[in-house]
Amino acid sequence: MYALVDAISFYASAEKVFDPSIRNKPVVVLTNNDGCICAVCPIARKLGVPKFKPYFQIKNFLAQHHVVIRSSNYELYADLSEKMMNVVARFCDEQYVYSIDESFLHFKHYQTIIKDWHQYGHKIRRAVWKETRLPVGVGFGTTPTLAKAANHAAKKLSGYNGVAVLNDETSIHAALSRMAVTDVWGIGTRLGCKLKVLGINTAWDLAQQSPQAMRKQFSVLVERTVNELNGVTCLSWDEVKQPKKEIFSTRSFGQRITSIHALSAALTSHSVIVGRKLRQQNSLVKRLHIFASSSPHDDNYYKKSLIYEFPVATDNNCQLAKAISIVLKSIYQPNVNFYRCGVGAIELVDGNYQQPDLFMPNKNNPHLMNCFDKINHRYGQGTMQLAGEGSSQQWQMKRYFLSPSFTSKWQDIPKIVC
DNA sequence: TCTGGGGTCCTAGGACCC
DNA sequence: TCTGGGGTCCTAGGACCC
Repeated sequence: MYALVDAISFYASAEKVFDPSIRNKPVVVLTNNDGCICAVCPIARKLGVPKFKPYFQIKNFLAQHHVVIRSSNYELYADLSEKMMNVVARFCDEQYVYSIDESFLHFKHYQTIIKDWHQYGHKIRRAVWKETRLPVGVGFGTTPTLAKAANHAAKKLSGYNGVAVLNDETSIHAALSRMAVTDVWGIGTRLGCKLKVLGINTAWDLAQQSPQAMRKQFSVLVERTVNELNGVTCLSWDEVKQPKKEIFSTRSFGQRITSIHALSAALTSHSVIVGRKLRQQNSLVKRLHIFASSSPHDDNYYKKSLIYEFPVATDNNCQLAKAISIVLKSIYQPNVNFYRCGVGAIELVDGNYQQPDLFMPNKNNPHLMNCFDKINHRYGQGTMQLAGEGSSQQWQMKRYFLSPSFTSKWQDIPKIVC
């Protein structure tokens, strides 16, 4: 049995945790630079606020309906996410954190112990709510795709009340026949359109297809999805939690930048983020993709990207930053209004099997980076920086509606007034 | 006045090589 | 009459997810 535990409109709910005054109000959260809407709480959803619409296009509508607006507060979300994941982890010995607000659980040895999955799901929900004040949905299924579908049912379909269990023909039919085919994990709008032409409208319709035919017509991925919807596990636990094959950090700037120093600082910061993520999954990077561009909405769209290949794969921030300094001059162009930039590790190797260079001393110092990570995890990302990241905040993102960092800054700790 | 997210994976097609 | 390989690497863009 698999479970997917997923917070209900996580960013919006996180904003409500330390601010009870907005708990019963419609709340939306904006993406970086306050660009688009990226989270809509259930109350705001009822008003018809769409996800991923540019903010400026819907500003007036939000004002009319007194919707509370927040900029993305990643420091807060990352912290609450960790707390939530820790609570969930107590309920199963195998957890895989799939994204900031979702984790899969694999109940390999629990089949005989847990008699009532519904009850168990509610137990998880209650514990998370009690300890973090975050609402979650819990979906159980015999495959990861069914667990994902169950989670959708738990949160979006009436009658489930936050927990759904899909473990037999009846329960699977009941939920899937009420779900659009595009609500299935892995079926997006494009595939959805093509499936519609074939008369496949609901998730249940898709489950009824022959896997072989789906493979022939579409891809091996759709075949796998059909099998999974029928309780045939194709995504083994090891596959679900495989390390990432690419790791990117990219961001648009709050203000356009034109100086090479600002671009250098921004790229260096991205390389530090990539470094951290590499170390988290015990990977090393062999090739690094480094890029910067003006806005695609601009007249003279400029973009430039380069690949830097390391002689010996690394996860060391200093070496990543060095790569940036080497390619910087080839990417930078005077008179370009840079709008975004980023760094991507595109060829990764397993940290356990590093191929060293016979003629070069190993410059990787795991202890240094280990210490770096520990300090930043404890005192907040950015506490310890590379000098190359700079102290100027000129290129930092716009966050006009930022809530306090309740959990990660001393001066922002909530005060209880008696 | 102007504003338009970020991350991961996959594939088609071109360039190049033998 | 007409036809003409196969592999690797790179890049851009598509698709999907949150």
